[in-house]
Amino acid sequence: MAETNAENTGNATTPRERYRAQVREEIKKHAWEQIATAGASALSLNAIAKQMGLSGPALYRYFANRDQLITELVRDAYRSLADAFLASARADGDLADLAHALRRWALDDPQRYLLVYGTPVPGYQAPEDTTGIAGEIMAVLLDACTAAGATTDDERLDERLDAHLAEHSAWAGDHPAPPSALRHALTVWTRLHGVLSLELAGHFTGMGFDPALLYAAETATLTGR
Amino acid sequence: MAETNAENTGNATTPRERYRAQVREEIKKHAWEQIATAGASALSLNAIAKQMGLSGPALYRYFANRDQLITELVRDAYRSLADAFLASARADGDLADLAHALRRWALDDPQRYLLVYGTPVPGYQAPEDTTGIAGEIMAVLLDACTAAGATTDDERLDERLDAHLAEHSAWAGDHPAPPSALRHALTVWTRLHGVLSLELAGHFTGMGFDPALLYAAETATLTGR
DNA sequence: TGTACATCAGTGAACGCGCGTTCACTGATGTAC
DNA sequence: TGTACATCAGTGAACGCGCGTTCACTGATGTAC
Repeated sequence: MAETNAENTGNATTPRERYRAQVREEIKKHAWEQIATAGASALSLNAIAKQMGLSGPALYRYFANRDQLITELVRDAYRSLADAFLASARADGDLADLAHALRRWALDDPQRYLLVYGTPVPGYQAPEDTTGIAGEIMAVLLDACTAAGATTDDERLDERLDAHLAEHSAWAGDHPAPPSALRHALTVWTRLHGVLSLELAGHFTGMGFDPALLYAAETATLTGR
Repeated sequence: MAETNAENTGNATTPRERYRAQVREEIKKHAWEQIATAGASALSLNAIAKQMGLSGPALYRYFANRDQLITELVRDAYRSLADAFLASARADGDLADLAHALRRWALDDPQRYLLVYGTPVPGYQAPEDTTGIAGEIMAVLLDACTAAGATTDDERLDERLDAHLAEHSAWAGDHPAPPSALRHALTVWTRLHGVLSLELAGHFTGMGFDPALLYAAETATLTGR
């Protein structure tokens, strides 16, 4: 839809535009490496520039400031997850496939997952830019939950929550999902996040068991296998 | 058990010791306020000193360095949660009571919860000091799960995970819990954390529904009401 | 094909800031005779 | 009860660092006639 950003990263035609897009990508690549090493709050424009053999101010040709770079990273992360979900859906994947796609995506780059779903970066305010993409992700999840239908154990539970969600479903957009699917989607999200976030944050290290089995067990509960 | 720290915060006898303990507490109080405002990674000794009307170096009379202060905050946080759990257990609370105690403790000071269970503070390495307290927390949870017995729906599920946990239960210490209780405890932990962490990180804001109901629903599933 | 001009990537110096941490010190508080 | 000494809380200056960001500039690249 609308290009919120001033830059045209895609559709580069002239050599200069192609070059710009290329450098922008390289900056982001180094930014991700830095985030992977020390977390998002440690992201530093000067450090990126040094890594690229540039002077600090050079980056201001490509990003207005640090916040805008982070914003773009967040957007890219959301986009990447949405694409993974859409790919799974397009391949006729069910809810269990989505769960596996999520785990693969998370383990593929833990800091990317944490940037989106972890503790917010201090001093950085996320834009609403991402709500659209978050909506795409939710839509795929809601589709899968609707398709899964009443197959799960928990289905009988909590008419109270279902009633509440029936009246507070703005977040689902105009998706034609029954309240039970809304609840199901939220449950999938929070349960899988529960395992993933603790695993990625390292809270299972030293406990000795395999988080993958715990994740699989949760997936099984949520999908009826 | 052993006093790892060089300081005796409790059992202060002489006026000087009492004064020291008092100032240490005040430093921690301001540290928590700062963490509540900007997150743990923004914690600054100089800023705390300024807030207290002291010069920066003065704090080095009370804490060897920034890391040691954070370590003590983490330990206090663990201690506080363990106490809340033990209090619930001593009052004959069941698993559902534990769940509510956890939520109360988390909402009481979100950053305290996130300091313990959230994304690790960049550049800070947690000591093993806390594993003992974490063990206390686990023990209470395992007690409750053992007492809850085979009342939950999920009980029949995943003999595979149970078998795995039966062989990887080092984290449970010498607690005499059956494998199903081990799995139950982990499930309680990850599911409640899933809802809480997303709520505290603000990922539900703007979605319109009440996280408390979602939390209650998860609690209900886990405890059989 | 060649020249004149505009565009724009990147530099280096600079600003102001805050950080953790050290050091030599002052001055008050407590202790010993 | 009074004096001599040791302890220790807190200060101010300083070190070195890295940060985001601005500004005036150089030099290369692209464009127009």
